[in-house]
Amino acid sequence: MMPPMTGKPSDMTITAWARLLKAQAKALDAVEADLKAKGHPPLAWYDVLLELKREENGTLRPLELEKRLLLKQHNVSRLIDRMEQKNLLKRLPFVQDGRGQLVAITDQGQDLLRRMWPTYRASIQEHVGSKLNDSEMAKLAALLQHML
Amino acid sequence: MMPPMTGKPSDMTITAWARLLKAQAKALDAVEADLKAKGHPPLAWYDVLLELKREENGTLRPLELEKRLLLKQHNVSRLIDRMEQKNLLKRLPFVQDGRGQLVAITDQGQDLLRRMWPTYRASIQEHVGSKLNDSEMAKLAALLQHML
DNA sequence: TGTTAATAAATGCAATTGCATGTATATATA
DNA sequence: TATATATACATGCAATTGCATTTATTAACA
Repeated sequence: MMPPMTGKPSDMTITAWARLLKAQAKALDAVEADLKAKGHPPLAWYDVLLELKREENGTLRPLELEKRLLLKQHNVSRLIDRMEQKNLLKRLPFVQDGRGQLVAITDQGQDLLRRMWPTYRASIQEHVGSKLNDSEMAKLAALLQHML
Repeated sequence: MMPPMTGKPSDMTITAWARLLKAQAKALDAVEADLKAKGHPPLAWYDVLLELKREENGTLRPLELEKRLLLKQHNVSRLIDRMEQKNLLKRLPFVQDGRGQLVAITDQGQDLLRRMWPTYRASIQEHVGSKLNDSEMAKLAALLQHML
């Protein structure tokens, strides 16, 4: 019998992990609630639209969205379905590879992005920005960067 | 017309927020995958059992689980359903308040907790502990504490 | 005490997500 | 070139989650 695999985290690591889970969940729940309260769709929709908007031509392949947003393939497929139905984006053929496709943000998608931002921005400030000063925020950002 | 509510986060806050979402999602996905790969239930089950185990009498009210684990009431109710079906916990009447109840960890629940820990522990180490040294981990834990 | 409001938990139904598999196209290789 | 393998995306079905409402009980108070 082999002993169980044992990579043992320090107590501090366990504490940090627990807090990472809780702090993120708490802030995210609050942000999602704020968006919903203002009649906006979930944050994932904003994330998709922002990724598309930032591209030169406003398009990305589903595969790329999957990687950037850490979503599962089937969830990307269905998220695109829903957003396409609302005319926030549209699917285009991808000529370089017939298996793939391109997703393009529409004018309505750009408009939604603009309309969501004031709410989202205020929510980030309330639930994240107000908790730490800028120098602490820089430290937090740097530490989290090491996890990515 | 009033201008939109404007609490504007700094760029650093936005960066930290984006990284908080990504770092947590990445680590959590990896941990959940490790648990599943070893045939274990989701992390939420571990969380429930651990909260119960830490109590003197191994019991908590659903309401208390809801607060501690940041879950919605109906999800707690159904999570308890599923775990009770697996004999990991059982519902008991709460005599001080007939509307409430107590959830008690069972021997099987304690056993699962013990069996999951080596996998969970190694996973935390791999996906979190290995990314920062202990002094950085302490800083991260302290910063996250301010968000809670 | 009787009635109203509040709280704890459960539940029906819709939406989303997970999981496995399917379909089409591209790549590798014999 | 023919065949097998891999990749990109879609989809059927089950499990989970969200949302609104229901049920049971307690607290408030006229």
